[in-house]
Amino acid sequence: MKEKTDIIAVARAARVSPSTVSRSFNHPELVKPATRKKIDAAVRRLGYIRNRAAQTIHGIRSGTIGLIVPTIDQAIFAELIQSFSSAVEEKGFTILLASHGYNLEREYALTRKMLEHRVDGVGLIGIEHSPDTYELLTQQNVPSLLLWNYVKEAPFPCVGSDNYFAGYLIGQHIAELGHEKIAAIFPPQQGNDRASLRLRGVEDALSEAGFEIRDEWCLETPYSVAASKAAALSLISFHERPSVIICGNDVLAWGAMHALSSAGIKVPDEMSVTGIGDFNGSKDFEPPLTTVRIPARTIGEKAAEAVVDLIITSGQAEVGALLMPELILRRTSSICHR
Amino acid sequence: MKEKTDIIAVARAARVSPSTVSRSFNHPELVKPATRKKIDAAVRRLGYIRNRAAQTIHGIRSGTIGLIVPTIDQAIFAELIQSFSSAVEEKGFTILLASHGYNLEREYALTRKMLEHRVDGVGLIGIEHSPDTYELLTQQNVPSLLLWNYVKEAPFPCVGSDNYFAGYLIGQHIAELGHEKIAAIFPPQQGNDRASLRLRGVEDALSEAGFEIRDEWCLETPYSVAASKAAALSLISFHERPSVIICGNDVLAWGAMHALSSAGIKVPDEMSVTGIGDFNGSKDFEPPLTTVRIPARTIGEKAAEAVVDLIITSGQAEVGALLMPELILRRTSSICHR
DNA sequence: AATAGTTTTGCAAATGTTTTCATTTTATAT
DNA sequence: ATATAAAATGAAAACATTTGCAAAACTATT
Repeated sequence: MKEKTDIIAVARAARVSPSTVSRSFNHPELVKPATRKKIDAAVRRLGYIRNRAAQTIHGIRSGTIGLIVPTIDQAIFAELIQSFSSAVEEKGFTILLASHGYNLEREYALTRKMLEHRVDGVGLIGIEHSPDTYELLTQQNVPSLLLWNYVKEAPFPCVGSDNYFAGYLIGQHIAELGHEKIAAIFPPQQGNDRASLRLRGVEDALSEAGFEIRDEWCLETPYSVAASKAAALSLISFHERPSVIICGNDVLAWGAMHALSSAGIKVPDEMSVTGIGDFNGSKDFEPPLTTVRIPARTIGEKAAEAVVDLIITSGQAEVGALLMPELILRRTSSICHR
Repeated sequence: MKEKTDIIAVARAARVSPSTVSRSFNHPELVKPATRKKIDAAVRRLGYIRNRAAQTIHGIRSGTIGLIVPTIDQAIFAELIQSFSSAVEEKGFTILLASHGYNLEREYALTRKMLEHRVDGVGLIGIEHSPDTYELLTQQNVPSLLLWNYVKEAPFPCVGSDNYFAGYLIGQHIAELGHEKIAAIFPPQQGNDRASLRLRGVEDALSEAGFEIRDEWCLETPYSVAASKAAALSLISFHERPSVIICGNDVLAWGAMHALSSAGIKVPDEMSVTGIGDFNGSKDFEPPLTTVRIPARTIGEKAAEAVVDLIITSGQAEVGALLMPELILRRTSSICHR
């Protein structure tokens, strides 16, 4: 029968006490090399695997970090998750991942679940969260970090970009190009501070220059190429056409570009299009997309560093980073010809 | 000071014994409603959160499933991870996620780490894994599942598609269209059974019809729009040009399309392009991409069901599913005009 | 009011580790 | 060889739970 192979079995096999086995793992320098060798051999022979659960109840760190995101399968987050998880792995942690589909109630529930698993820290996307979530995290005193959007006076340290400014950069750029007939395609704002900040940034920059997005041209669509393509198609079906479509992110911009391409409208000569994000692929789109770079990889890496710092210092470290967005001029935007 | 709030503190606060508190969580029907109420109140008052680590050492399931993927930020896996994780969450599990970057040694190390965390099951991508990994999983008797690629006689149950057949469908299609000057852009084959099976499928179908990919036109590039665009650009710089570019997946196809578009080559009139995968966005590409659908969402969901079944029945359940790939004819492929 | 049966609760042992402290072993100096 | 210091090991308590079993508290029946 499969006799369970715990640290005691290993100890027996190596003819030492369990304490020595434990020590051999955790403080190898305290055990005689010869003994260590015996133990290693026994471990190998029995196929023993340490039990982190048992360690964790001693107040030892679980080695896991909870990462809770709106969705996983959007280019935008996938890149972030990748870099965060790789960086965190290098420091010996593994991520517990969950997604809530922009539902902040679910986010709270997931946070609780993570805490049940005794994650050493948690990462949340953006700054908009249910008060319960904030309270829970504060009260349980878990190292917590807000990723993606940087806001100075947020309840927890942030590692992210300035999404308002990202939008502002685009608005400014479009205003400078002299566009007056401005359309926008943005994802739903609700439960999504990034999107709403971006839109506000665009609007503010525009209005400072005396322009504005025309109301009936400000469309809200789900995050998908298909939805955005449809939206853009409807936009160009109006008798009066916009001269630029400002998109809330690159994926939506791709959709708009495909719509224009299928309608035979030349970008940027007949119409300009802009994105936000500078996702993988935007640079190599045809024509290459004018957008604002939000450095997802860097955010993931810095965030990983930050949580780990927070964990190691049990919340004492001063962490947080603002990664500035940067206007990337490529070839989908040009001076308004009309 | 922060007096720790464990089950004993709750018991004290509710004036019952710890056993009763525990029971109230795990077998609520065994405790008197009034008592349960007292306990719930105490729990709320103290902000108590259950400790799964402590439960886990009693042989109780950890409620986690390890998912180890090559990379997270490729459209292809992001979709799978999303659907898998959502489905698994619904059944009360959370995923521990890690990526190895197509390095099977790292995959082994990650698998070990997952086992240290006492995951209830593990999911691996594809069937190509280090023998050590297979041995470890078998020996530790952990419910394991291979995702993405279905192979009949694999060491563990598979939920996935037939990647060979996916390639075969494309090969057949291209042969039927009468193309003779055939190029291919594929990701590196090593450590990636999906890619190599696809390529073999293409080649076999082609050779059955008397065609073949011309050797110097068979390019290997990293998985990215940029790389594929560059590859396609080099392809059309030859004095003799292919009449079709068969791409190992949709992302590579997008890159190729952008290359052709930038060179002013009309698809499909002057050159055909095909992908594999039918990722989000391929349908709405301009022109819409001919490809083979590999149903990532379905795979994720079925796989979730399968692991959970496996877990509940401690490996006894007969699971596994073959989701057939399907040729999706859109507008990037046409009869060879030359 | 006593009995039998049922429901609810608590005690104590068990789970797989780590860690403190004491003890044994080994090395070093005389 | 002896005394002393240093290094290595083991015994036992601790960690936060669950659970089998027995005791206690109720209910229903006579």
